[in-house]
Amino acid sequence: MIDYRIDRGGGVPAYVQIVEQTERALRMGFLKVGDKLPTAKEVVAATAINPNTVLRAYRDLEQAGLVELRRGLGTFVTRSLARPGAEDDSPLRRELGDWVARARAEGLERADVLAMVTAALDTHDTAHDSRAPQDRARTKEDA
Amino acid sequence: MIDYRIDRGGGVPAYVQIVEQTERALRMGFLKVGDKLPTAKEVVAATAINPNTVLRAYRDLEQAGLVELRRGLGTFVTRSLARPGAEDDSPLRRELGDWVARARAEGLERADVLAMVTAALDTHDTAHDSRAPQDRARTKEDA
Amino acid sequence: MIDYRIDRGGGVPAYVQIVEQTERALRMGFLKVGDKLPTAKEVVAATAINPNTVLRAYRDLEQAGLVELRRGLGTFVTRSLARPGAEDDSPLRRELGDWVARARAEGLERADVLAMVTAALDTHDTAHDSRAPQDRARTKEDA
Amino acid sequence: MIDYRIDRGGGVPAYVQIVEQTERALRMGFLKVGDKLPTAKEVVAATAINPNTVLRAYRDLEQAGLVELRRGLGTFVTRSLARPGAEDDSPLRRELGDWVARARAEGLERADVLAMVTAALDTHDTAHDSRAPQDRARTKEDA
DNA sequence: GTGGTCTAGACCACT
DNA sequence: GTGGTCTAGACCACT
Repeated sequence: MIDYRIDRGGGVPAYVQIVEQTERALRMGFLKVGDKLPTAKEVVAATAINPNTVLRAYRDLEQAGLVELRRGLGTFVTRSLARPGAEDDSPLRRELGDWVARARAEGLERADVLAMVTAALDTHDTAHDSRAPQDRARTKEDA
Repeated sequence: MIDYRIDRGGGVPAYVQIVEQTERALRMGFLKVGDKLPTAKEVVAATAINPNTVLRAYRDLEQAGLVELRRGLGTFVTRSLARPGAEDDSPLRRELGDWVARARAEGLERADVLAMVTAALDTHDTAHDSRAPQDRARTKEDA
Repeated sequence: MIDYRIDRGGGVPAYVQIVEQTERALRMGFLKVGDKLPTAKEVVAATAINPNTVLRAYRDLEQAGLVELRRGLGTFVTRSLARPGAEDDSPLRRELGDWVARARAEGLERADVLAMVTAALDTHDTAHDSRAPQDRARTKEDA
Repeated sequence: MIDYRIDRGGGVPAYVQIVEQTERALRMGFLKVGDKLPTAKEVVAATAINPNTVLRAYRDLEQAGLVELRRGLGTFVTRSLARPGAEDDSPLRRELGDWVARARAEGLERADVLAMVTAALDTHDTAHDSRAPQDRARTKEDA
């Protein structure tokens, strides 16, 4: 069962956080087709957000074609976003684990790691002319 | 000069995106103490958001002690968040660049990469009892 | 400006009625790209439903790619559903107008007309093997 | 035997769809006094909705004076809504069939046809000052 | 002033 | 007991 963590006061709406965390779990294969999401009540108990907010997020996920809300039954995953390369035992994942361990050991914070990865993605995608590199801030120095 | 990218319709407020992208640039050393942020007018020209929204973000950054708004002059970086390990020529950064290139070559999307990194951070931090692992979704299977 | 009519107590949710009426106006060309939908406040004044309910409908329309909600500005049509054959001066439309006039003159109610059209669509689509004839009730006699 | 089609996820409650489809069949004369509605069990088998939902709809139809629930026997039509002009071989119906065939041949979708008919009804009823034109969206341009 | 989020609570639909 | 709609009202984001 996925376990949502809501960061209040970070400016990102709670329902967006639920949607993003769910999509992340789908990409990682932590959630599979047929899996049940926690009920609104369970999320409320764990996060202290309002059930309506949970349902708002679930509705968004439904419209994205990822889950199905069944009245009286619950909310179920209907589509996977799992990626071959992201598997538990893939070399890619093992190497990333090593890299993260070293980064943390060198004193880098979670936010530093995320900043580095975002920058690395920007650099790579810019160099390879990839489309739609959204959520990106570049500096002229990149040019 | 930092070049903000605003993703409208993603649910994350525009001012939050500016704050986050600025902090990321500070962590990466793309922005240094004394650097000037773009004027509200420049950001407006580049992103089509309202100048008040830009100023709202700059005020947040000022309250965080990262920049200073000097009336008539502009907004200037007053504090760095740069990290030793995150330098341009650090092994950590070079290795990450390689890893990202391979991940992309294997067909992983930007969102897949970010999901993997978030999961790797969660796994590492959980194993090492690190504090405040915000913005995280775990599954019971992690336990 | 479109003028919504909400039928409370008919069992159909108010936000669904707004969505359907908007889509109908788009198909008929009554609403064109760039047109502004009434503000939530205006709809509230005209229909006595809650602004949140209006926004819920507008959000649905946005996710369907038909309108864009611009904070501080309003809600605007971004895509047309207008059909060539449905134009104001098309023969099809003129003939339908005549037919409706005769049907009403013969004492048929609005609901009778709608029932007849639905049945005619079912009969035609079944005979021509058309796909996805949703919202249809057939009788075995059709077979 | 009437054959209900339930559109889940369209926002309209399942029991409302059953009621509407039944009324439509009554108006068209597809269902006549004395006819038996399918048992809840049969509807369940055909539509995968819960028997209680079917019974809820039948109870609504009973309260509207259209059917009678006889325990152990089934649900039977007690009142017709059939209209003289809506008969199978009426000119009105034949002409409508032709019109629908042409509309479909010109590429209009089911929803386009329904939108056109609704608009034609609105136009006619507005011009002739008819009562209670519910479920209608008009534009100022109509005036 | 416009839309956007969130809450608390009522009541409904469905299993 | 599950999700679904709607409300009233507070507060926020954006123009």
